Amino acid sequence: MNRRRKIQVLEPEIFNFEEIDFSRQLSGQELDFIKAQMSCYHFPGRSIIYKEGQRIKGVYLIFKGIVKMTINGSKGKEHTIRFSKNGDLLGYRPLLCDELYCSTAETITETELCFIPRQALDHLFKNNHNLSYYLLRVACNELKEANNFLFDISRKKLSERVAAALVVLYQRFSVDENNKLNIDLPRVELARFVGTPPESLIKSLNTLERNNFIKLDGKQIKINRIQDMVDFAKMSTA
Amino acid sequence: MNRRRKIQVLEPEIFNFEEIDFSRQLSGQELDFIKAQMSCYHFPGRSIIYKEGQRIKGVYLIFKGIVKMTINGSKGKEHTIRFSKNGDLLGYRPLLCDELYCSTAETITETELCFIPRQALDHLFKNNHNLSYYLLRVACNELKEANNFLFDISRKKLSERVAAALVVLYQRFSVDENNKLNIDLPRVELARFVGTPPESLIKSLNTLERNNFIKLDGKQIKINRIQDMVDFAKMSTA
DNA sequence: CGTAGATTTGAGATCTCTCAAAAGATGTGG
DNA sequence: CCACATCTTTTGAGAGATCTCAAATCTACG
Repeated sequence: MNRRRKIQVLEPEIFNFEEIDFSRQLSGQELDFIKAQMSCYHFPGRSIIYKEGQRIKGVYLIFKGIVKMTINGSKGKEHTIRFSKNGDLLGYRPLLCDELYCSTAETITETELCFIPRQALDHLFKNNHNLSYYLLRVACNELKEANNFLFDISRKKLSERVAAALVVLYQRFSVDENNKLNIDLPRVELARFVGTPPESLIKSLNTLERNNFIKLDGKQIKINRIQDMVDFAKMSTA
Repeated sequence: MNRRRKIQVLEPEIFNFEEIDFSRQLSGQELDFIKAQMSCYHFPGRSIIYKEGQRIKGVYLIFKGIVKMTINGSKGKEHTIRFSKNGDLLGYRPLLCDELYCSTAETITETELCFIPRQALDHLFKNNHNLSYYLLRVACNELKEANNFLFDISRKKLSERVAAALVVLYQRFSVDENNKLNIDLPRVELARFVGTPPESLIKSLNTLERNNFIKLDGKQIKINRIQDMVDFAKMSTA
């Protein structure tokens, strides 16, 4: 493995801003403006981008990789609230609410991202009215996802919650040609996302496999019939 | 009781728009513009404002009363996701996401509100750039609340979830001079908010009373030591 | 091959739900 | 003002789900 272990600085020029919804809201001039102010990085896997409680200095735009957002619980228990990927904007919510980071962002794969400092954003908000409206819609969608997931995870039996979590991962990261999930999480991580101990998670995965919704192949998870799983996940509340 | 049983039409003039954050974002001219387009109503308690699945025709601005937002579950089970009060704007999220209503809004007390049709809003959004930015911040705050509540309600023991629900009600509706909650919910309603059957809710309320966090007086709930309850609610995850 | 870490299994304890029934509150009509 | 019907709240017992803890198995890697 030739994996880089340190954070490296990258040039904004290497990124294709056309692919990213956020930057498509900007004029060519505005894009040049933030390009001049942003700093871009390559993070190796398992490295911290920012920590819960830190002051917000700007937002992060992900171009490549997967980032895990977690909240620290009691007894060092870690709760995962979301996995972010390319195109996602991290930290805009607490920035707009003028708060400290309320979660920790940690890469789980190699990640490329750009940091846009607060002042540059403020300038954009003042002059580009599309941008608030665009972000408003992004926030509304996140709000909806959060509300749904709240439901999925709070009023259901464990195996349904596990199914719901897998559905979310399926929708966000899709599967490869063998139906294998395109996000590779150890059991503990998946358990932290569902909000259950790993032992209980495993028992529920077995249940889902017995129902033929998924196929476990070592630590790989193959999604057989996504629609059935969606239906199953909705069981208690649908 | 001289309670009106029917929905009555009201004049926009009787409301004080100065008190409402939303309308403070508007110029005098814009305010006149929407006043001309809005319809205002008095709803008696226990009446439906809109139903899950209906097409969105605009938003509702609450001036007085308490509105319960629910989602229908299987076996006719009803899940309450939020209680709204004066100053709240209902339905802006699905409107901006261009979806159907994903919850039902039902008054639990007499309620006065104004309906603002979609076209009037669209017009405002086009011309008033404050408004998106304001709503963006509202959405971010709701997103934060939703995320917190997701936690409070999903990864905790029942009695902690009940405490968390009471904390939310305390923060939203406060208490009177006897520390009694300013929102009066039958046990079933409270249970629907926590996401547990009423029998289990009652047992948890008893636990909280034994811990001296609350005092049960018939169906009234008095909050004794709110900070202790906040701490207790954070137990498993804080 | 051996070690450390991850995953899995199983047993018992604990928590929450379900169901049935008792107790209390509310409202109506006589 | 009382008796009755209805609805809400409360209690208790038993079933079921999930968590905790300990131990077994598997995997990756030097």
